[in-house]
Amino acid sequence: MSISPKKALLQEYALVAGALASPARLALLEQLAQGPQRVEALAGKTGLSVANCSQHLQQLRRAALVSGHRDGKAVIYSLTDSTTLKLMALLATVADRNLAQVDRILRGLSGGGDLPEPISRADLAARLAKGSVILLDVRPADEFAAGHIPGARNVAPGDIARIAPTLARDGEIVAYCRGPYCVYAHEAVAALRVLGFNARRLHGGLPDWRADGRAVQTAA
Amino acid sequence: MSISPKKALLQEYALVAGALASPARLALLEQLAQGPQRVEALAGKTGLSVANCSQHLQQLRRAALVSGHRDGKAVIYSLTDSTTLKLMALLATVADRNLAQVDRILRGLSGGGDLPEPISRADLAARLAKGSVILLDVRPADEFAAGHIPGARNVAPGDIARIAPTLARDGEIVAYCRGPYCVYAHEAVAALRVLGFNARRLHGGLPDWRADGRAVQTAA
DNA sequence: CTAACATTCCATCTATCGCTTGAATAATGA
DNA sequence: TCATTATTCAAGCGATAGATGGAATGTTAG
Repeated sequence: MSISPKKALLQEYALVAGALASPARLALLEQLAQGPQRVEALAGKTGLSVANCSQHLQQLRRAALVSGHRDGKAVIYSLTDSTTLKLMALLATVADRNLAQVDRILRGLSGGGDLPEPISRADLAARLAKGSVILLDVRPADEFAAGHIPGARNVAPGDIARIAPTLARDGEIVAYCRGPYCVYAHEAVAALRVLGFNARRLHGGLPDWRADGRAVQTAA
Repeated sequence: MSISPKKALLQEYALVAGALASPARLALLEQLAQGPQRVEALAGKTGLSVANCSQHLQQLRRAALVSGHRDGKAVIYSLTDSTTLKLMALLATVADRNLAQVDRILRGLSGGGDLPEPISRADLAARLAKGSVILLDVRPADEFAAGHIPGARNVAPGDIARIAPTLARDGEIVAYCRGPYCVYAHEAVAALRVLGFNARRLHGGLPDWRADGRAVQTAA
């Protein structure tokens, strides 16, 4: 005897949601949003054991959020499509808007001050065209090399204070990182504002910029 | 010692996703999308025990997807905002597009034939204005009474075959129900197509129609 | 104040999830 | 063919989530 179609459907939807319901898997998805990668690389970046990482990836694959194919002896995983990205962004939106706990965490990062509104990607593109903004890419160097917004300067997350003196004090600074789950840009903006700079975050990260169809520059 | 902000953030996002990761809670959200309701009513509609239903609702509340307030001796629950609705719809989109299992279930509902593309809400509004479409609301009578698209005719899910002879055979028929998780409209369209009618589903359900800001008619 | 009712809390059991360890599989290169 | 490397599988464990029934809380009506 088969269960009702209604129940079966809900079960499938719950499967997808369940795949998102683990910090480890969200971290993996965020990494994959930066680009396709192999299991070992993902394990290293997220701090998971390789076996554990593989299991999480398979759960994501069962939910059809990611897909993998063999390339030589490695298996390359990537996001199935850009809808997955949208789903992650919306999840973050709901949490940011409604969960007091999230607000507290983000405010903590910004040093207790008010959070400046993030700049939209369209606005940033316009400002970049006019050259009226300094753009910082606050991600690890390898991710920067794999693709970044043209005109961005790569700064390691911990190096903000060190390079701050080289920044023009009168211009506006925009920082971006991986996406809505990433705290690097939050931290960078907080650090810069403490130092008296006029800094804001970009809304979304490089994956969203790319999904918009905007230009991405790779290392020479 | 506090854990890293990064981990804390992901944990909160996972909390929201986890709240969606249960068929019972998805069913509750779908019911709540029809309108605010009290615990006992929700328990009845979803077939859960009252105590169990209450616990699920509190989990949804912890994730800030729903909120509740006391009204007399009852507690009325409702969706926190329309973003919750969007999140549910996107979840269904990802699952529908990517999960073979979902496709099989929906095809089973439609009698194995091809699935006609759902009509968009904007298109339906235009067609309704011209009067060139028959609109069926395939939800229980009480939900129809609580609000429906103007011009819709309420038909109980099992009554399609009975009322079919009263429908014009040459016009196009559009059926809608609760939303992306609801199978009533799928079933209705399948039944009508077997009978030779030109029937399609509406994209989304009444909650989405309402969220668009379109007119909703309540029982006199 | 007391009775009736809606909801929530609590204790309990069971099932499932996530992580670890060690072995198995698949592709490459000598 | 055999050794090497990347990934996956399988078993075991501790922790956690879901369901149930009964007690406790809070609110209204008499």
